[in-house]
Amino acid sequence: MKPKLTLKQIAFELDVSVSTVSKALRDSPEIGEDTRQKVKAFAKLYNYKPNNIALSLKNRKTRTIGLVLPEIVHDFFATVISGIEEVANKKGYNVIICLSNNSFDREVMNMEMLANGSTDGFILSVAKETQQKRDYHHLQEVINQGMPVVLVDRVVDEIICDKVIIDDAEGAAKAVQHLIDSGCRSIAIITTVDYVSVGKLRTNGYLNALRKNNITVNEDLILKIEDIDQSQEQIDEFLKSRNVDAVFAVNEQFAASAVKALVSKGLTVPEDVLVISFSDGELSRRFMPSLSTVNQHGAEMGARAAQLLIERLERVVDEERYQTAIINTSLIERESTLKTKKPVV
Amino acid sequence: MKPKLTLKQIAFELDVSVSTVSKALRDSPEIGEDTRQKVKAFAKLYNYKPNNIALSLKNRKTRTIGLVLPEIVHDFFATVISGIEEVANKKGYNVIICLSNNSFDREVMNMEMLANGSTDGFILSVAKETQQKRDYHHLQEVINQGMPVVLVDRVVDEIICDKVIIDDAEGAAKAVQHLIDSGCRSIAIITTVDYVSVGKLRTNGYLNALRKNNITVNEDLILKIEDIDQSQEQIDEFLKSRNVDAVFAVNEQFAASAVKALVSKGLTVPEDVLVISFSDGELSRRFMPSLSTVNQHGAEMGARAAQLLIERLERVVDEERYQTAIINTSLIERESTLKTKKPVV
DNA sequence: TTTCAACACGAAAACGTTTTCGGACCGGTA
DNA sequence: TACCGGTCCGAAAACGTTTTCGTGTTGAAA
Repeated sequence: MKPKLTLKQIAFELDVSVSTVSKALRDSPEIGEDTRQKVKAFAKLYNYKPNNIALSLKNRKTRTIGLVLPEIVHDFFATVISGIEEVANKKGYNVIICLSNNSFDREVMNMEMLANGSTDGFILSVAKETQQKRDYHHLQEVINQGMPVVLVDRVVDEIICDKVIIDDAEGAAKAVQHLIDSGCRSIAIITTVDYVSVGKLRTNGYLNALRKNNITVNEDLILKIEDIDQSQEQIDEFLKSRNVDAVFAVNEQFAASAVKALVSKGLTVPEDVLVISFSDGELSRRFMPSLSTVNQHGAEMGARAAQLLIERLERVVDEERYQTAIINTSLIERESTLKTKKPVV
Repeated sequence: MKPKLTLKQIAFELDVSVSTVSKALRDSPEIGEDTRQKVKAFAKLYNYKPNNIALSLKNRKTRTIGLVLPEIVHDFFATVISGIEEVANKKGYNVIICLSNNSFDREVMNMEMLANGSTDGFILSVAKETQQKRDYHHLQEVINQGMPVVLVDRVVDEIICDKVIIDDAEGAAKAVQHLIDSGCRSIAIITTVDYVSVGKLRTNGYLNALRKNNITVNEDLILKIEDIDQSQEQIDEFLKSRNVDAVFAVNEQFAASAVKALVSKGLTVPEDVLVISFSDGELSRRFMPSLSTVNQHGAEMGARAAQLLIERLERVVDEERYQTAIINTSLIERESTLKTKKPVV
């Protein structure tokens, strides 16, 4: 077990000073050609790499991004991570990930932990519980300390900083419009409780689309789910007693559950009822029937967030001028909204 | 924007020395009761938190775990991360995540990046390309530098270190046995190319189970897939021309594709053909029919890996004695292997 | 009064870098 | 000879901690 090579070691071996070694390696003109070569050769031979921690301390920069997410077993967030990782790595940054598990306390803890020198800035999607409490002091605090924050997807209006979102309402409207264009008039929505920002926005999009097409909103066709663990039962129950020709679900899980509920009711998707989902993931792609959905482009959101954060860290961007990047959604049409004759099996 | 409070600042404000402040905060008996109280009160008031980077440099420990994974948009790895995060956080460690995207070069780069002081040790699941190249010098290198490594899931025999795996062969055998017990005799397997260690092991489990039950292996029922992106076509093609009463797939995606292929062939699952998958994820749970599967307990694997690594970092464990933890698999029976009368729809 | 603990605190080194500043040496010019 | 300007290098400070060691003050014992 050889300990890591340091400047001091090299200096000792070559009988020069530490500063000489440092300067030689950084090609300072202060150092004579021959010693420079000697040092560089030695460093290369023994594979010297500067110690990141020491550099961080010296430069007061860690080249590390703190990422705090509500969950990770979820295609959307996974793709966001991929996007962040991609650009962060390209620019020489590391990504430190913490999971809040949708808990406010863990979110606060994680941020405090990372704020003490571990990272230069944050990318964050706030926990459900945080949205419910509306307590954002931990965000404001790190911002006050001069650490830039970029909010992703689940943003909060009260905090002024860079943000990356999709136009949830527009995406939802697009989905619902697609259902309407397919001839549906009795469209149910399966959504989340209102304090989940994106859920509320998607609900709004649903409502807007209906109004725009002069379809009267039927409150009885709106199901708001609090806990995803009991969603299947609630959806079964909900759909059993209602006659609809289409269902819009604000996430893949709800959509899959809806299909299941409809089938168990003896209906067929898409022949009898169209179903469209939100957030394109493995489930939508592989489901039978494959699910039409609104693509959130998670990787792109992550990439954009990382880019915004790094630009701010490297001050190429105007201080005090924050921007909100809106990533386009796109409608992916698959089998679940394909209105055709029932195929002969 | 207030800069972070440091010991020096506190010392200056309170007109004592830095060492006094440090000792007071750590409750050293060297410091008189009154100054101690004064310092602690001040620190609390202004919410002093020691700088992690400085601590890392001083202690030569970062309390950070480097995690290098092939991919993340994949339920299994996502649950592994959850498990690691959980115990790491509990023990006061951070987790730095890097993605190799199954590329050898990126895996090497990531490890070199993290090895220069950023982390105390590694948890790693090797990239597909690395398994193919059989080049593990980057692993040996960090180990030689005294950084412990724990391999997870995709392990390599050539490296001596702690490992966490499941008994892939046994899990696969369990799945196949379940099919046999349900009366199937003509069982196809959809697996990966052999250099993917877990794929090969699962294939072996399949073979073992058949032999144990005196079913002759039919090489024609074995499909090895290299690239998941073209898997659907290959699986369609494969199943179209073969008559089987069951399919064992080594992952969820293949299983879903298999069902799709069978259905498009006019067959029904599970009435005509049973299908069982490996790795319990969202897809298996939500699919229609829901897929029976072998649960890998990813969170548990991650938790165990983190535990092993931390134990080694904190030297509570015998040096030079490495262990391989084998996490139990469990068979989850769902609709896709439920042999019943065809329900009346 | 002297001596000696005990007590309370500060100075300094160390972790591994980078950078500023100063200095030694050498050649050339006045 | 005296001075000056380069060239090449080293000492030291700094980043924010912890810890070892030293030191000054006090009070009590001799």
